[in-house]
Amino acid sequence: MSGIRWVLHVDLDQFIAAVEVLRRPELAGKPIIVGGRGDPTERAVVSTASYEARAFGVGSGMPLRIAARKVPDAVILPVDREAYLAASETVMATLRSQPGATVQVLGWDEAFVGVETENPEAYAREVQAAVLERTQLHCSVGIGDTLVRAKVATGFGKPAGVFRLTAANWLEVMGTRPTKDLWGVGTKVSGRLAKLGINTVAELAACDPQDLVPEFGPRMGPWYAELGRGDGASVVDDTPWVPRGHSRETTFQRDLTEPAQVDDALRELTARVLEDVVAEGRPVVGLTLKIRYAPFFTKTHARKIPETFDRHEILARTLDLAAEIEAGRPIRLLGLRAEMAMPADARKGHTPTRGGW
DNA sequence: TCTGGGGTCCTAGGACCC
DNA sequence: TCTGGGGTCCTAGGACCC
Repeated sequence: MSGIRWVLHVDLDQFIAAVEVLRRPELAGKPIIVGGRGDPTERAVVSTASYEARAFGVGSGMPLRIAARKVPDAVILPVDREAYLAASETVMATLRSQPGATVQVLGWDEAFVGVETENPEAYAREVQAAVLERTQLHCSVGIGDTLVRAKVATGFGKPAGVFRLTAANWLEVMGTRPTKDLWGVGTKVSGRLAKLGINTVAELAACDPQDLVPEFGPRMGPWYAELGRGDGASVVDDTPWVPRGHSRETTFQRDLTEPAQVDDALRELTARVLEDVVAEGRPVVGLTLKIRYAPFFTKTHARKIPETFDRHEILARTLDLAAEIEAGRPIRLLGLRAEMAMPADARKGHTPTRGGW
């Protein structure tokens, strides 16, 4: 009894807001905005807004101050990572307990599930029921014959629905839509495609992959053409993910102007990054210092370093990088990323699509 | 309106080597 | 006068995702 192999993409509905409602049921149905420390007078942005808040035009990434102005009655809550992580782990455990499921986690609130079944819709409904029973959270499920089609399908299933997208209906559903609706095409790339006369998914699907190489390079060019067709990987891979690195960054409520302030901030930053690195147990092989000068100009300085766990060594290297900071310019943000040594057998990303793997 | 914090991967260009 | 060619490594920057 095998059936056909399907890719399901499971995505929790307004995940963070939903988790907040679970512990405060009286918030159900209210416009909820989660961001920063929950104080709209601070420099921070929206992490998630409930559907009720989204109706006012609030979305993630928007400055919290602006969001609060748009929705005067909003309940504004601080980000509580631990709570979301705990809820996420229960969701993922539920997915893994489904019969025949191979689970590839993409982020806190989404995962691919690979399964062989005769009836993917029925399986999807069972997944939704199981997640709801175990966590009281609703999710939407996209069904596809590739990862890309499953991922895109989910958007048509929201909220709490199921939608199937395969080679058979891909162009019918997606063909007339703008290329920006594709997973991995943003404002910049859709603009560059438009310069080549490619505006819709159907036009991208019809183009010769080699024609995109001069503009996007040898890997990204052919990848975008494949994306237009919805093609690509169809195997869900549950090999444990090995993080490439860890980073921390801080936006200062008031810009830093004194060298002593910068020095203190760098020491603090290094200590926080090292917490994660030590927990990971692999040596640091590279450092990237990110500096946002006021008002909004970002520079990065990267350096490979000899493998080390040594705190003093890493701090010294960080301070070396910081020597490249432009003196006398107010600093709004400092970030530090530590790249770690990779085991030889670590999983590679399946597609050039970035982030969340 | 004024832009978080955590990630991944690609590309261009220079350095360096044979 | 007209300045190889290929390969690898490194850094900076860009783009995108959740």
